[in-house]
Amino acid sequence: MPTRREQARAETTEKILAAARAQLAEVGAAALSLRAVTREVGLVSSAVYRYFPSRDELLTALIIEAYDAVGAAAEEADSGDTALARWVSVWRAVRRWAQENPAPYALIYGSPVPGYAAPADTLPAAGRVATVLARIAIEAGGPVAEPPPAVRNALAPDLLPGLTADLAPAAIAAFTQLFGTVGFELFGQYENVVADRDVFFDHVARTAGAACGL
Amino acid sequence: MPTRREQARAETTEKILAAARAQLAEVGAAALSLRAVTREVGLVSSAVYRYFPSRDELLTALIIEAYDAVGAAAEEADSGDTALARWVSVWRAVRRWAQENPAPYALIYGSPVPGYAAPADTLPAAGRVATVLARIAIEAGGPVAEPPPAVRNALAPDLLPGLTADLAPAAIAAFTQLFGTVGFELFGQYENVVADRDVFFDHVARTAGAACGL
DNA sequence: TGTACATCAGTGAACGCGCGTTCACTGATGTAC
DNA sequence: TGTACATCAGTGAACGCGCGTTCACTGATGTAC
Repeated sequence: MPTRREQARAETTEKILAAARAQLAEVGAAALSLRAVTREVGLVSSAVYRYFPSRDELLTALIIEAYDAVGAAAEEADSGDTALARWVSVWRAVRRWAQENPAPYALIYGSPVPGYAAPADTLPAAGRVATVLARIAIEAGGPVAEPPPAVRNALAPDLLPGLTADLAPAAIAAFTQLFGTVGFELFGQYENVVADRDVFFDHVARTAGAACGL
Repeated sequence: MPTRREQARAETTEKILAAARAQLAEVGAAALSLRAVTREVGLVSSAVYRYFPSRDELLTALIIEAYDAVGAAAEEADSGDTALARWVSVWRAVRRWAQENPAPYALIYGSPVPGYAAPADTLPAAGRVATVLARIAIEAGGPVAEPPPAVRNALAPDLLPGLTADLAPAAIAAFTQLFGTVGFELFGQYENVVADRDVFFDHVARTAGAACGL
């Protein structure tokens, strides 16, 4: 059972993270300020150092949170009668999450924050969406265009059990296409180009799915 | 013939832009500081206002420069015996430009700079790469998988003369795939995923080209 | 060609602001006996 | 159950720094007559 201190610590940590999320949404990662965060929480600026040893550690916490949130959204959305239905559902969930959380999305899939180097802690959380997509394609086991021999060796080995060298290039290309499309839409590159974003997105999802044997 | 004043003005403007480019590469767009720029040029901080009315205008100039640079790189690379050769050459040129100019790349294709709204001035320059790619596909005129009827109406009309409703979705998806792949590589998402980036990139380029009828 | 005036690049001081981080401290909470 | 001590959250002042923008000014350059 947690002591009063432990409980208070957990609560304040959460308050700081909530304020940081709000800051992130308002001004972006590069301008995220510890002083503004503590001001919103009602603490004196130096107090944050009892919880996070530096601004970078706070950023890292936000990054892991974001990867976990989009990963969880993808995992939850993985349902449907056919592999293609599951696939499209996951794509849509990622897109919806990005639209509802543009600042965290930009934090993890946009340009890197200058002067900040992501520690290795973020890697496991970062892979969750890719894993969901790859698993659907693996389970479907449909036909995939055979990649040229050189390409089969271009990828890191043992990415995921069951992900064959035939399927992997298409899966990674699809994964890239997903975030490329979501990012382009979110960051304004489809302005005056794509009119009906929903329809176009679903089409891209299905086309990429087909390339992965769905 | 330019007066001494006009000449000096052009030279100083170029010096300011050069210093701004260096700043951008060092600290990123969000942290780009007018004072640091003028310091590097050897001017007093207020002098920059004789050349750019505000920090945002300077950013806009850098953005247009960047779009024009990558657009020019794409246009120059558009040569080869076959449509597919031209296509792959353009893809590679964009990737090379991004690798040599990561900060400008992030400025235009990364997360938007917080608090900065891109003015319409940037739109013509922004379309140059897409135009090069679309033109190659149009001239090739190869077979393209027919998109479902709903998708044919999902895009903005009159994107480019000759870009049919059949071809347009594949072209936009390819264009997205190009920048998605380049961005993922540049921003570290292929860490521990793609080993031989050159080979994988070319494969993606050819696959996207095939989808556009090359 | 020379003179009178207008233009405008660059100066330097100032305004008002914000930042991350350190440090000695107080006082509440927790723990060992 | 009570007491003595250790832990640690939060304070408030300070350090040293940087920022964008305004404004009255000087002095060189350009222009009209």
